[in-house]
Amino acid sequence: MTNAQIAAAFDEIADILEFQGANPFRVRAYRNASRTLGDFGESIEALVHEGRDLTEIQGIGEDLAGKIETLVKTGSLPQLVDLRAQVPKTVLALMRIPGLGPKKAAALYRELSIKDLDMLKAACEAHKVRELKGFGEKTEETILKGLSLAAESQKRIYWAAADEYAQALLKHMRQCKGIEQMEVGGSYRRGKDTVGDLDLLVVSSDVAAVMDRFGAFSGVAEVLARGETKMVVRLDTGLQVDLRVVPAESFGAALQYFTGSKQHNIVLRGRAKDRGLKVSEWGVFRGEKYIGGRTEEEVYKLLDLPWIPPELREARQEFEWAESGQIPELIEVADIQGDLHMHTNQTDGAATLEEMVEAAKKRGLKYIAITDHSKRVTMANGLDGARLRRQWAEIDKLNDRVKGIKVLKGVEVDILEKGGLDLADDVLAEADWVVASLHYGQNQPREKITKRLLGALENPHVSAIGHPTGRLLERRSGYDVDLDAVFAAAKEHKKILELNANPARLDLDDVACAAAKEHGIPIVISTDAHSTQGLETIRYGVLQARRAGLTKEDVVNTRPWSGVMRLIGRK
DNA sequence: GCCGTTTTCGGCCCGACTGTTTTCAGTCG
Repeated sequence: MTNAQIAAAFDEIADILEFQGANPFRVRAYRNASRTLGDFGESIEALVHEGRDLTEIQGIGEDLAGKIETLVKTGSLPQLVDLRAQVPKTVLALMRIPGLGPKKAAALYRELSIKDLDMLKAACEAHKVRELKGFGEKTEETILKGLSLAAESQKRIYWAAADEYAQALLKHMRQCKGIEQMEVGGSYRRGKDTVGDLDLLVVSSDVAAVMDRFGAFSGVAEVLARGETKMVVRLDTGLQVDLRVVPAESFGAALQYFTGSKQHNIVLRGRAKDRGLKVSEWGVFRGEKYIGGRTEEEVYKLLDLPWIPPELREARQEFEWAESGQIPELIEVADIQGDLHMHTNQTDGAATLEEMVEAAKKRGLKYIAITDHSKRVTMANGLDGARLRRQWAEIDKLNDRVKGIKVLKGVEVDILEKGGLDLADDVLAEADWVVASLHYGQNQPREKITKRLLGALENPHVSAIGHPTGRLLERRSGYDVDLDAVFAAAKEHKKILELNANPARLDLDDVACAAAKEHGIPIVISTDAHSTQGLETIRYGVLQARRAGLTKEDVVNTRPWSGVMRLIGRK
């Protein structure tokens, strides 16, 4: 049983309990546990088998520890089976409609026997919903609208796409007079791989002007709310954008608050309470008295903490680090010296070898590896040994005439379905850098996938594993692989794991990267560029690395190539 | 359900906005 499966079970329990109107703190305990386990760096199943004390995990007490054990050992949980019998799964979907929480959803189920979204739609159209106590005409409309938008509004967008929106929004708002300070917060500011909505924070004395300007942003389809300090719009693409206008003395507190994460804020506010203080988006208060909040630094300082970089604010280890003065000095884009994964038009890339080299040089890179696909990747016109050697001869010639950048002879060799690699060892032995990646047979069972990856890690010519989990954000979760085994093998054979910077991949993700670091495994951040513009994506990878708490030292391509060579045992 | 230099019970972050009310519950972030 994977951590994700255990997390999902607890989340489902939380959903049902919430629907049933259980103690909200009990619900939260399940949600917290779900989150903690989902983010956990080690295999919970393994911990159980080792007989470790699970209550040492923050947020796991006697009860939940017992439930985890039951889940791992029997594959199911009697409590969850019972709960499922009480509330049909389709009923829980009601709570996913914006505006419908547990109370209203329960009322619909109880009073009108509404069991799924189709019945909800019919009831709204028959105007049965507005007759319920606490419901009205507007609620009915909101539900109908929510039903038609449900799929769209739940979709999260890549961070890279959110960045485009954010930059366009800031540019639009800068035309508005009287704005003193402005920042986009939320999961965007935390650099999360996908973003659900945008939060814009503004300091201005003319709230009405700011809100009018905000409403005029291109693509605004609907104003969902407009109050004295807060306004919410939905763009025609379904993206929701929140605006808050606050006074200057609250800017730091509001930015802190709107950056989140929610979990981070709960911890922070609990900390304030311990000190007899109160933190809200308006500032830090002792009783009624404002004592600070102009900057984020001020907010953290009043709680005896150094400023914490937004990327770390997930209520994972950041408070521990902050208290002991151990916040890592996070890697920056400027630290990157080389890019060790990219393609040319010899396979499925768009640019020639020369064009890629020129673009990389322009970016200030000191070295790059050309890593086209091997022959198994027929769709991409993958290279066999002979074609690859011809490309390498080209690279030799290129290195003779191009100065200021070193071009390495590399390959992205396919890890075959039956195990083993797609190129002979004598070919691989001539490469400077070998990325081994798994592209086919992604639906194989866990044991088989893991075995294939371990086989690649054992090959002496392999330098790194490319996009180690195969996930595609919002599309597929990645193949079923025993990452602990992969980490152990990478450590044993002194291999590197990739953080693929493609905004749709970001693989390894932040949590896995942090776990790899714990295991002492070096990470390479690579663009996997298929065009010259693809080289720009490095910043998405660096952002994800920052979320993992990685420093310059943890990432191999911050070193000169000679340093990388030593690491992979080449002369 | 978790947690503890105000410990084994009684807390658990805080506020804005809307709609349905006529002072507030529910939802959201």
